Amino acid sequence: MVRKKVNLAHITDDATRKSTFRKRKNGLIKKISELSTLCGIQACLIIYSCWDSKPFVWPSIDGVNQALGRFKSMSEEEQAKRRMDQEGFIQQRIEKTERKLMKQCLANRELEMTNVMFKCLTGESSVQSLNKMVDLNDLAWVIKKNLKEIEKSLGSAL
Amino acid sequence: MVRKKVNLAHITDDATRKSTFRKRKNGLIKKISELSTLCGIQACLIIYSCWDSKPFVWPSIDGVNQALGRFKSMSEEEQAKRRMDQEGFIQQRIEKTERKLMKQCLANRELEMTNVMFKCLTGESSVQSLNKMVDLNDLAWVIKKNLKEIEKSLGSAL
DNA sequence: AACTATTTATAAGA
DNA sequence: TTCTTATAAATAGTT
Repeated sequence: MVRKKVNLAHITDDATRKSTFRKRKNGLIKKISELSTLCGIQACLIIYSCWDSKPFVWPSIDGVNQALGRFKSMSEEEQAKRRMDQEGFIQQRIEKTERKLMKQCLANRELEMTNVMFKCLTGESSVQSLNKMVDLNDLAWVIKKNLKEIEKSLGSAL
Repeated sequence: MVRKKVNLAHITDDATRKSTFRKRKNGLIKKISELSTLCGIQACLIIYSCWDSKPFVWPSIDGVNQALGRFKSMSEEEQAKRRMDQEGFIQQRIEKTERKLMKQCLANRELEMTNVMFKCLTGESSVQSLNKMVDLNDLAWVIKKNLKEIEKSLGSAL
């Protein structure tokens, strides 16, 4: 049970630090997804740690695709207005880079998913580890995209 | 006062949605910085919204620099070990892209700060808007980097 | 991994 | 907007 207010400094004890990390990382992910749905905004979160072999990336592919789609579907006029106000080219440059960031979130997520998926197919990993990582929509999307390679990989099994 | 548990759906009322966004955004930023200091991990957060003219990016330049520096200062052996385990080149590719992401966070932040800073110098904006955006260390860093341009911009005033 | 006493976040009101 | 405060939610330390 919480016995004192937390001291905001690096936790030296390894076990405590790891435990705190797991709990707070989950809390953070919950918070960012809540913010996103409640307020209809876009956000991107990356967490690196020595305990996870891969950086954690939020949101899922679907989320990133929706976000990119929303921007592309803005009317020409809105986009132009947005581009021309205030900062001019600096604003433009920032937006361009931010979209690139989003795309890279997407690309990385795809890489991660494809990787785990193939490992499942070849028996190197359990389906459980895939389930932990993706929701069914994401999975369907990746499978569709990689159908050729999957068939090849299954080979004699078919 | 909180009277009911929050319904996890898009908030339709504009005023409520904006208010909720401001509050929860602050909470999220607090949480991510706490996670980072308590557990000594690296993280990156980007928030887009129709209420802010620029995407919000965490961490500050200093934070990103520290994070990148920490990776570079890893011993060659540790880096090699990290590269060779498990996924091989996919892991490597993800890490490479993630580092690129971090660098872009840094570049964007710098753009934003430089922009506001110059606006302050030319009187187009208040020092307050700069203060809201950066801490003093960040500011010192940008000023140092842009000393030549600042002197030119001040021109006759000197 | 589960529990729970507390701290912390925050929804609604002022 | 900012402040307040009642309540919901997160979580530190323990098992």
